[in-house]
Amino acid sequence: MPENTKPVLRFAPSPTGMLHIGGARTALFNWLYARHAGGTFLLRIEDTDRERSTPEAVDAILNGMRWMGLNWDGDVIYQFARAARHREVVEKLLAEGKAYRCYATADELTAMREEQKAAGKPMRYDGRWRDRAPGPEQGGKPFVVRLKARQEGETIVHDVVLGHVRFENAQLDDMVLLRSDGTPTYMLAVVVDDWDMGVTHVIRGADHLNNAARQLQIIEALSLPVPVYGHLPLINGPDGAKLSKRHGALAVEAYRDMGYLPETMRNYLLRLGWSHGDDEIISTDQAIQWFNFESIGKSAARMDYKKLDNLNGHYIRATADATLVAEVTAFLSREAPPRLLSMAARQRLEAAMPSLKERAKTLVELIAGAEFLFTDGPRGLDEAAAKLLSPEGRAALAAILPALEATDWSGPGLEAAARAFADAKTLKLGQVAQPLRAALTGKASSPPLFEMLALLGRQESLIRLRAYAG
RNA sequence: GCUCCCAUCGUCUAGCGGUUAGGACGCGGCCCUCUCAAGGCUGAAACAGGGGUUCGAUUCCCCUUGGGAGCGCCA
Repeated sequence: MPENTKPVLRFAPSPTGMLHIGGARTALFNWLYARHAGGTFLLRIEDTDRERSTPEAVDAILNGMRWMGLNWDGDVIYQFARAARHREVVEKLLAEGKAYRCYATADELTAMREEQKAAGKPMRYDGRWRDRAPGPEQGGKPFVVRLKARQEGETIVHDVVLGHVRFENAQLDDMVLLRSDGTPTYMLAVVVDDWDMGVTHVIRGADHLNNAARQLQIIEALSLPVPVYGHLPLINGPDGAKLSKRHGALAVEAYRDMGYLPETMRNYLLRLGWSHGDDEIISTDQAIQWFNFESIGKSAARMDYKKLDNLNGHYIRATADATLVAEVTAFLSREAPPRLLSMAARQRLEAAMPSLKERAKTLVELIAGAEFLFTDGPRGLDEAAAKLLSPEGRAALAAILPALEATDWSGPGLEAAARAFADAKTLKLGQVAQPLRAALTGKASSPPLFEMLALLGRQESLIRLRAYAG
């Protein structure tokens, strides 16, 4: 690869499920480096497994990428569409004697592996057709094409995150290039496509590290240039075990639905395995500027939802009020029965947003805290609010009402009246404020009470307060 | 079983031979306060174990242990 060409990176998921958190981070790192270096970021869908690939999964991946804000360059490349090209390469290898036909059946190979396992031997293809020409009995029988891999020496993966990783070629067996139905395998397709696409950097999950050695063997057989490899440590669940459905929230859409912001996810996923000194809050622009391979950590990281919450709270507070109103509106419209906010509700929401966003770690929490603004009329009480509106609480509520009614119903006016009332009765402000809050919002905590009273207005507030006064 | 990777507070991490081992989340305390937050101050909390190398190891090497990945006509 010439030094002066712009790097070409790619994200190459297989469309067999949602875009999960690990894939999202792989995509992010590729995207970040491409943008950092002024290179190209391509998206290739690895759909050579016709059994498991689905159009729904393709949509889910594309949507997940868009939500994450990871824009790719050019058209999406579908690997299966390139099968003819892959076959062509295999023909070439066959003609050059670098690959061979293997007539071993699936059952035969299973039996071979079981024997190897029972004998405590490494499980690999034993090369039974490597140097054997098909006889007349093989005529018309199905076969796969395997790479005639070099068996002596070693293959070294020069990895930008893990360093030089050596594999004894004797440990690697002859992998299948072309299946018996004539379709290419992943191992072959990746190498050919990366070459055809001009990919210079292969950054992917560490689960592919072993594959890198095998792909290098194919690259060697084809005399292709070797891309820069980088294998990212995997992300584990909070318990340190492999991230699985059991941990929930695998798909990026699940994070969206839990009320996390895309910028939160970018920042969080970036810091999971990459660092820049003591910096924690890193904007996407900053990340593009700073991103490098050298600062990628080598060890697997765990998901920490507490930290994710904290970061999301930061980004929510940093988001403009009007933008948050739009986010909330969009979020509500995605709910099971979609919810629409009235114009009045939206206005209230925006007016209260400076206080609301200070109190929410997710959009879900933000919405929960804003419910009392969405509809008019007396509130249903949650457990804590009901406790506050005990008979004594209700009596206190009734007692203070006249003092409030006598005000101009402004925030400061209401607060002054409440303080004067509390002083006169030698009560703490909290003792009168809490029952008011409970009746006004249905909850024991809310944005500042007097601001909310003013925001809801005299008429609406009094309807709510009177419902519990007495 | 075989191959490969990894190892600093509970978690994410800084450190790239000499530091009072730093930051962040979380946790405890204090302040602020109408609630809940946010914010400020503050406290507890880590170099897995054993050998080397070195004047000196968290840092370099080896072993052990512990995690993880891979070993398909899946990707």
